[in-house]
Amino acid sequence: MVPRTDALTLEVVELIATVVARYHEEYEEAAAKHSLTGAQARVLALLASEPQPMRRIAQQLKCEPSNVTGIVDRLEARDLVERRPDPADRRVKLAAATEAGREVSGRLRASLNFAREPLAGLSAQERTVLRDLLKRMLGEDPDDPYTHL
Amino acid sequence: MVPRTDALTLEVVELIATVVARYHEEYEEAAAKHSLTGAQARVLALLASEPQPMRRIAQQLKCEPSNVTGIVDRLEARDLVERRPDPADRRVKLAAATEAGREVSGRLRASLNFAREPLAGLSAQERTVLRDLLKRMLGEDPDDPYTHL
DNA sequence: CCGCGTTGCTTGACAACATGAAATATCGAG
DNA sequence: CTCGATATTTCATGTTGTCAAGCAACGCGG
Repeated sequence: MVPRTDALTLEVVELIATVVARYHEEYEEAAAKHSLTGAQARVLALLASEPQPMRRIAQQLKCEPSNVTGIVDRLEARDLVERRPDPADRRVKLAAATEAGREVSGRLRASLNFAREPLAGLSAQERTVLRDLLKRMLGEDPDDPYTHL
Repeated sequence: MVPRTDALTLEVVELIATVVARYHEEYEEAAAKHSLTGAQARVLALLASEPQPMRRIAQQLKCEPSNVTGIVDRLEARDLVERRPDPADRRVKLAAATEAGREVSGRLRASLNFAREPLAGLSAQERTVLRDLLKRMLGEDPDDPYTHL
C-alpha cells in the first residue's frame, strides 16, 4: 500500500482542508444573512425536512441534548420552530419548523452558492467522477454497496 | 451551462457536506485527545509553522483580534505558546509556539487519520484525479497556474 | 398492579468562543 | 510635534458546549 505520508496524499488532504474551510465560511455567512448562527441554521435545516425529538437532534449534531434545548429555545422565541407533544410518548417533545421556519430555511439553502460556484467549472462528466471518488472515500462504494455502514 | 440544481450537483454538494462534517468531527476529536479545543489546535498549528502577530492570526481565523487574545492566553498558560515583542514595531506582539507547543502540534497532526483512512482506498491514480478536480473546484486550475490567488 | 431502573428533556453552573466598544500604546505622515 | 491610524487588550454580552442533577413518563419483572 502507498505510504500514508506521501506528497500526493498530503496535497489532497490539504485541498480537502481548504474545501472544508471555505464551505464553513460560506455556511456561516449565509446563516448570518438570515440572523442565524451556524448551529441554529443546521437545526432549522434538520427540522425543515422533518419534525424530530430533541434527542435525535442532539445525535445528529453530535452534542448533548441539554445543548439542543437552548438552540431550540432561541429558534422558538423567533417563531421559526415549535415544540409539540409526541402522541406516542409523553416524555418526548417533537421540535418542528413552523411555516416561517421552513421559509427561512428554504431561502438560506438557496443562497448557499457553494453548490453553484465551485462546481460550475466542472463538466457533468467531471462531476460524476468527483462524486464517485468522494463516495469511495467516504466508504460508500458504488461498486460494492455492502461496504457502507 | 448545467442548471445549478440538477441532481448530480446536489449529490456532489451533499457528499462534500458529509466530508466537511466528518473532517470536523475528527479534528475536534484529535484536538481533544491533546486537551485542546478546535480553535486552540488551529492557532497552535498556525504558530508551529511560523510566529505571527495577533492581528494576522485573527485574519486567518476570520475572527476579531480580541478573540485571539483569549485563545493565546489559554495556550500561553499551558506553555505551548509565548508572546514576544516585535523588534520592528513595539505595538505588535508576536505569538510563537514553544518547543512543547511544536511537539504537541506535531503529535496532533500525526494523529489526524483523516489523511489516511478515507484516502487509503484510492489508488495513486485516483488520488491524482481527485486532486486535480478539487483544484479546479477551488479555482486553482492546474492547466492554468495563473488562475490561483 | 406496583415498584424501579431507564429514558427524554430541562435546569443550573461553568468554560470556551465570538462580537463590539472603549482604553492604551505606538507608529507614521505632515 | 500633532494627529489620525494601527495593534493589542479589557469589558460586557450572547451563543455554544459540557456535565450533574432533577423531574416526568415509560415499561418491565414480579
